[in-house]
Amino acid sequence: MVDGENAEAPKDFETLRALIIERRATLPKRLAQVAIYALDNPDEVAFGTAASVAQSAEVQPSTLVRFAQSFGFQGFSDLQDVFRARLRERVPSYDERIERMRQHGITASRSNLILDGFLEATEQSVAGFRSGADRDALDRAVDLLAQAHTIYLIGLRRSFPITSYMSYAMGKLGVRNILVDAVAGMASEQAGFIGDKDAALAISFTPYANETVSLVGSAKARGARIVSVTDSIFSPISAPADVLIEIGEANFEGFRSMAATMAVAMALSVAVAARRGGG
Amino acid sequence: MVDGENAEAPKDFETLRALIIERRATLPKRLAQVAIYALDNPDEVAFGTAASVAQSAEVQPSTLVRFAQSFGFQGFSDLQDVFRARLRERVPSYDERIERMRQHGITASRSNLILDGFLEATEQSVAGFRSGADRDALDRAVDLLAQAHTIYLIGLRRSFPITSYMSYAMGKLGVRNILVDAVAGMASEQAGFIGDKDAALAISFTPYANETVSLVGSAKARGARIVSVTDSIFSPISAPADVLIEIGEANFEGFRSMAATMAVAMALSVAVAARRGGG
DNA sequence: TTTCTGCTGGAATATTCATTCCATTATTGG
DNA sequence: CCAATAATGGAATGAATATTCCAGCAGAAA
Repeated sequence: MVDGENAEAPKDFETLRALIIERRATLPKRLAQVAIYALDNPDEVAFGTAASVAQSAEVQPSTLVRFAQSFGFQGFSDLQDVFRARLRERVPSYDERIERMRQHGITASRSNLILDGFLEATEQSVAGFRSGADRDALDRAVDLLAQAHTIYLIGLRRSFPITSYMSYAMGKLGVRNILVDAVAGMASEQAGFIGDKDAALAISFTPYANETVSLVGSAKARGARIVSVTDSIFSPISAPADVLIEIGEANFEGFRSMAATMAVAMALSVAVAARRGGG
Repeated sequence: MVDGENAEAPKDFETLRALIIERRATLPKRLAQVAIYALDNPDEVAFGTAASVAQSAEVQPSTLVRFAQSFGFQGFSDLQDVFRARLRERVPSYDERIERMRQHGITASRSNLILDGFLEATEQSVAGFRSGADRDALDRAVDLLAQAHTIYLIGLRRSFPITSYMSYAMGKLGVRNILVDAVAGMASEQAGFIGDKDAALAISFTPYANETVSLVGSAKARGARIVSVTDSIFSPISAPADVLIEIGEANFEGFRSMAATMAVAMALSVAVAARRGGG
């Protein structure tokens, strides 16, 4: 095996794509055939086995291996990883970023790499939510909240920034709300006044804060309607919810982006105000 | 093998998802664990091997097979096919995304139009910041904050969600910080202990809260270093700043997106922790 | 408490799969 | 036209993977 080629194996799909296009003209017949097929059917390459891809592309499995090796990969499997990563839409980790940078010969400080990671996670969260969001659920949530006498905002720990923003925005917009902020351990007292004319907006992500869960439970028991914003249908605040808004945020180095959640929070605040204002 | 079960194996992801949700409550412990993992991490299930998925979900590979069979599949591989099919359908191509947007736009409710507005503002903010950010300033900010004994987080009103998030994150990461939250009007008392070994991170946007401005002033007077995150060089917290991070957020209906600011906040928290941790 | 049923973990097995190897076929240069 | 080199097809190999099986265990019923 020629180790010299190994170094140049692209790690991200765009680089690989560019390289394939660049070298396609100089490739032998069967390899060119693979090149065309791979770029035309990236999903097949990502999901298929060497045998199945070979059959679709009308070459031998061994040709696929050679193709991969001619681009510096160790075998077909390594090449396939790049095609899969593209579909996965995963934010590259800090280590992968460094590796990619090294390949491109550029340098950035560690701080800036981290920043880029979070910016990318933000973009991915928004893009993902845009295509996968339950648009109808948002409408129902706005309906429900607009009809409530008072909106109780429940969100602790990492969700607290969201609810505190909503409290600020709703206050500005004249929407009656109570921010359950658990200052001085008074959360249950704050939520104790909730009634059947009211609604609770609960926000919680893994690992779900116990207090949020129990607050939602008691709000439900007191007859309030519940809107839950959470990350899973199996979240403990999903079951008691009248309306469920599911948000799968991308994360970087274990820290969840909150961009999509924040956008939803803003939209809810403004839409509820508009609905109430005779919109 | 019981053929009776084979007939009910769902062929599309949505049906499978619904079935899993429906039956989860009656599922044995480990199988329920798989159910939660699978729906929360569909991408992993689609791409991984039985062994890798099992490890992530903290079960045995055989449990995965049992799980699949309990839903009428022949084995894990068949179940995986459904998860892969889902990814094939959800092509994240840009053109399709725009097309889908346009289709949504026609029939979208008012609430969803508002949501789209905020999502767009988020993307615009991030894109704008990405190209125009002062990368060097970020490095200097991290340096400065990493050297501080205690970091005072100053941000009121709409900036409070950001500082409260940073306080949460830094707390988790073991970075000594004080959130100046002005509860009970105690802001100046909280900030009164700041000294020349400390640093203040101030966040403020138009219209700049008076209290934030004066807090920054007194922190400066007491010898603390200042990092300001704001929207303009002419902001009242720009002048006293040792490091200035300028963020021009896009806004929708008068509400500024906070996505870029949030990403910077997360990056600062993590980068400072990393620097301190001997990175 | 005892028995029984069903769940779970982990090793053993069988299958699928990527890769390698080599004989054969095409292509290029003299 | 011939020799030399590269490319190709396809079978053989070895690794990785899913699946099966069984013993041990936990929880429910008697």
